[in-house]
Amino acid sequence: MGRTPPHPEASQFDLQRILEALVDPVRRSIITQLDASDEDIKCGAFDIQVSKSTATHHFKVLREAGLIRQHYVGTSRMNTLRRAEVDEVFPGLLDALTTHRAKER
Amino acid sequence: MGRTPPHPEASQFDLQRILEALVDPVRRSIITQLDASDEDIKCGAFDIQVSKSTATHHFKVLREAGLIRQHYVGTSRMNTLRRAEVDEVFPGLLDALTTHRAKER
DNA sequence: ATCGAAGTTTGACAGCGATCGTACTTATGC
DNA sequence: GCATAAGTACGATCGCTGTCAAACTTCGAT
Repeated sequence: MGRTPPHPEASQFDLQRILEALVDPVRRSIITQLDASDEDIKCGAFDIQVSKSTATHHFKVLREAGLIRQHYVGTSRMNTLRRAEVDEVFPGLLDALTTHRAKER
Repeated sequence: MGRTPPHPEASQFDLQRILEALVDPVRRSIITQLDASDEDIKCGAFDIQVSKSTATHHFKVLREAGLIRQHYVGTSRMNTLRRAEVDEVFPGLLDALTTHRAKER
């Protein structure tokens, strides 16, 4: 294992894929938590109520859609929001979801 | 039949509902076609490759999410995009989907 | 009054995806 | 080396949703 998993380039971002990733509340919560943090967050440190195997699945979906970047630090996998790249391809999309009004709804 | 179906008010818009509506390609196509048109479009006039009953289902999902408004004109049901209202509650969301770059992806 | 056009409703079906437990892998620390 | 911690991989379920056909409703036109 251990190696860096595959990430799509920004030029390959697909709207359908990204929306499918964002429609799940757990995944959207992950995005929101990343957006609110100044630092990378390791998989186990998120506030989500699902099992580890389910969490792995969600991170994979987010990564393959291009929304997050993952790299290993020891046995932990760190997650970064690919804000700038997503914003460039789909301007306004993440803002619409991370706005206060959006989070309350 | 004939009467105007129920529509949620803008104050009741729910992000989860709206994303679930927008994640389907057929429904997103309906939104895109409405956005590109200056006038209301009747259900039968959309360029979508699904049966009538499936189309009815999609319009219902869009309407109940608050994305479109529907009213009868004769036997036809006219559809309007609730642009301003959606923009006010979730600014940038529809723009992100109706942009040229988004449509090409 | 009849017919056709436009949608709706209902029921059925198929496929996908979120979920979990279990077993496995990899790295760190003692 | 061994135990533990952090994730991953693999099946198996199970519910949801997109799809359609068929029967029905409503309105408009003839």
